[in-house]
Amino acid sequence: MQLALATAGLVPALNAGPVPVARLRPDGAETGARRRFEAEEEIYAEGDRVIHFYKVVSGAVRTYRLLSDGRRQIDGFHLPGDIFGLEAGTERRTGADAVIDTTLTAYRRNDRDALTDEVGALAQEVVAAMLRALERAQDHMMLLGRKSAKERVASFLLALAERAGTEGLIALPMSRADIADHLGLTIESVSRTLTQLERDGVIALQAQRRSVVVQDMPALRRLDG
Amino acid sequence: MQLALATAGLVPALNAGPVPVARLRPDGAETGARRRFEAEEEIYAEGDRVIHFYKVVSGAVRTYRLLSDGRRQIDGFHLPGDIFGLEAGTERRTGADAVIDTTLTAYRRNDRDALTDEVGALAQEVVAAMLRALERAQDHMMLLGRKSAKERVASFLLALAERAGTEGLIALPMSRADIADHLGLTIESVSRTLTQLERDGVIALQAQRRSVVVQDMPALRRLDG
DNA sequence: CGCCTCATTGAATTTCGTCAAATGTGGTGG
DNA sequence: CCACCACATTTGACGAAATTCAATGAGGCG
Repeated sequence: MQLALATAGLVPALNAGPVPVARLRPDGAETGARRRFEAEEEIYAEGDRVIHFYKVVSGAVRTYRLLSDGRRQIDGFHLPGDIFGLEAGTERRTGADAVIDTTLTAYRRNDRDALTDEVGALAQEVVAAMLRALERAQDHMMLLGRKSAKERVASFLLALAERAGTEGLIALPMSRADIADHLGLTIESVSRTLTQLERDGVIALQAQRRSVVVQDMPALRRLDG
Repeated sequence: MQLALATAGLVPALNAGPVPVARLRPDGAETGARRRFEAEEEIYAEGDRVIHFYKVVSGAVRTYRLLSDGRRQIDGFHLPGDIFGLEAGTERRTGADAVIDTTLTAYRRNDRDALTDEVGALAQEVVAAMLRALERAQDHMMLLGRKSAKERVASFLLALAERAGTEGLIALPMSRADIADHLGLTIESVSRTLTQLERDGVIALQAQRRSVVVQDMPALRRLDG
């Protein structure tokens, strides 16, 4: 919590969203730009040495931390276009898994180090990604610290809807357990809350309850805060 | 939640801790390098235009977000040496107040913009500060999402102890309400938990209950997780 | 000295978690 | 193609933790 990471090259868990990261050149040589992961496959684990950071091409990734007794907190889901895996130190503080079959582009951590010495737009992009990650973290702290179960689920669905950009149909690639560990709830509470939102006519659950149609967007927004 | 802040110059709420930010040159001209704030005085408000970012010289600062009904989440307390006030967009997403009488050094937001174009060590420092802020945010999300009241208070005290560096005596410059809004609890729960820790012989409360002596550090660490 | 704020303490309530069971779904193999 | 199995999700009953409501106590300031 207070290591002298100083001016070390670095990079934390973050996501870029609509930030233009297209100019990031994949490192083709040593890393193999593209890497595929199957559903539930580990991308890296807490404690691993930091070598790469990643951009999601397709699929979905969760980054998380664990307590010694197994409690898990998923700090974020990373969808296509998002950057994650930036880390301050040389060692992973979070783990990352593919939620479903996923394709990533890997960048060498050193590309990041070189950044600050260049006039590159790359630096701008990565910095922007970091700042966006921090904004999301702030939003999520508000959610975890001050919102009710219903508000948490509503916020989550709204955030997914915005990110996916899909008007109407929201895909839920992750399990109820993943959602619960993201929202600071139990799977039962997530399930109950979704059921209740459905009964209230705010949403409709479809396709084995793995996707959601928002039927009353204003109501959903009102539930959020 | 998804504005195209793109490559805009930017800066989020963060703290630097032990990161060497000494080289930051205070902007003496327009901003007046040093600024003093009284206890409870507002430094900036949500929605304000972003002009400066700050380093704490003395005192303590809280940065927070509000929900429309008044619920508040304090995302961090900033102590001497910490940098805060970096923001992604041009508008404040968080508010900031002095908790007690406080002295800050103000830097122009533009200094940050210039950063990425230079080979400056300044860039390194600010990037390091951002990454540290993200690490703290991750720790705090774990706390808010998965820890009990007792664990939250224990974590909080431990974090304060580490940051202050004062072995033994921990000053609590902030009110119970501030602590509660940081830990996602009510003031009553904070108070009850402190009292219980005291009864258990883990800590001793002193000086109008505004400072704490850790009497059983191992026990406190065990409570944390 | 008395007011005002902050902190503590107590009792009742609520929300969410825990434990348990039923339902549903997909996959596997006969 | 169908039966069975493993697992995820839902639902229900109950319990625990934290909040809410309310009152008391302790200092600081005028």
